Amino acid sequence: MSGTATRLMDFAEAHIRERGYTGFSFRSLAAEAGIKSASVHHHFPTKAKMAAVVARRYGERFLAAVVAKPNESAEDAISVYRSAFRAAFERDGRMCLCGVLGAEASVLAPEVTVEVQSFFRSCVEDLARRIGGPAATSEAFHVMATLEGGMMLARAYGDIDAFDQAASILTRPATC
Amino acid sequence: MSGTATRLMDFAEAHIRERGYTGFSFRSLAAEAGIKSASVHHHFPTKAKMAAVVARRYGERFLAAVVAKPNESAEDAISVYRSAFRAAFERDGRMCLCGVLGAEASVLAPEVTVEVQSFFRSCVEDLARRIGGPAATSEAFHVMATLEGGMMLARAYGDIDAFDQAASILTRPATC
DNA sequence: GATTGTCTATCTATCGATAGACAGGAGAGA
DNA sequence: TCTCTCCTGTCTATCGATAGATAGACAATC
Repeated sequence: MSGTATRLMDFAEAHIRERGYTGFSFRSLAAEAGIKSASVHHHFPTKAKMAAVVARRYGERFLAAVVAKPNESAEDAISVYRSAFRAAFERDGRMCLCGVLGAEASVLAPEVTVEVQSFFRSCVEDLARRIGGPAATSEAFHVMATLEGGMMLARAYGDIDAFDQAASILTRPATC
Repeated sequence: MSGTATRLMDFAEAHIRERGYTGFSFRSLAAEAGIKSASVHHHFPTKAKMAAVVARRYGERFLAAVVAKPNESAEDAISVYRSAFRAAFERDGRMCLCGVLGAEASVLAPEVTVEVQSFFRSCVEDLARRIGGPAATSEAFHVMATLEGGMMLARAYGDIDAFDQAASILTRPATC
């Protein structure tokens, strides 16, 4: 993976998180990297393939960061994920890449959809394992939905407080 | 509001929920309505103004349907919203219009953003009033985030079961 | 006669993608 | 060491398609 390709992926990730799959273009990407759009095709043959590669890298990076933070309780597990998403959102005001792509699911090429589903599956699986108990999977889905939805609300409001309000309830135990 | 304008709004609502704001176009809209794209401009001067009008109508319609269903408990309140979103999703496999637009917030014209924010504000306000208690607003944010995120997950998975798993936890009381 | 709604025609801008040329460096063989 | 060849990365130029938007003509209706 050349330096240019890596930089293009960085820009693509930011663009997709900012404007969605349909709203990101090879031309704006190329302009940001200081090359021509035709040159982007040298590194990534099609827009769909590039989005798939970017989504995969995003997932691997996110999961690696999360796995590096073990938890001691089910509540800790939720905090690990909440903190990870919150930090990414706070850093640049952009929501989860796969959340954006998920909302656009029907316009995605199959190769992109595969990566998005894989990301969510990995998150739910890891979360469920950390949470444990009979309803672990449902709780994992619940946590992921709340965090993704919370980021979406924060984007719509233009205020991270919406995320915090939505996610704060997740700290409260579901059972006594 | 002429019949053609109403039909155009119906198509626009479906298109945005299916492909997002960037992915919907006057041309495809016109083709579906059997007119030319130039004629769409007669009813709605710009794409942004049309999206704003569609978002407003969507919000009014949703709120009216929800308000028509009173609740007897906080848990009922959540069920009212969950059922409303679930029914819309199940009907045509499309997620909430404002959820889609919210994820694309940074590409929206201010007039569209206003309507999207207004929708969420109205929902949170109504939900908080129904739920009651000291943490009503946070709980309302939580419910909205979970439902919107749940629809997004269901879209990504192509399976409404993701929504049901995420939202089922909402039925469990937060306190004992 | 004015309004409403649609049309044709067209503009400028952008999109993803391709073809083909060119430069520069790496490595192989003499 | 010199030369030839291949590969990488970029370029220019262009294609066909699509986008939002506008001007102006026309018919129907009020």
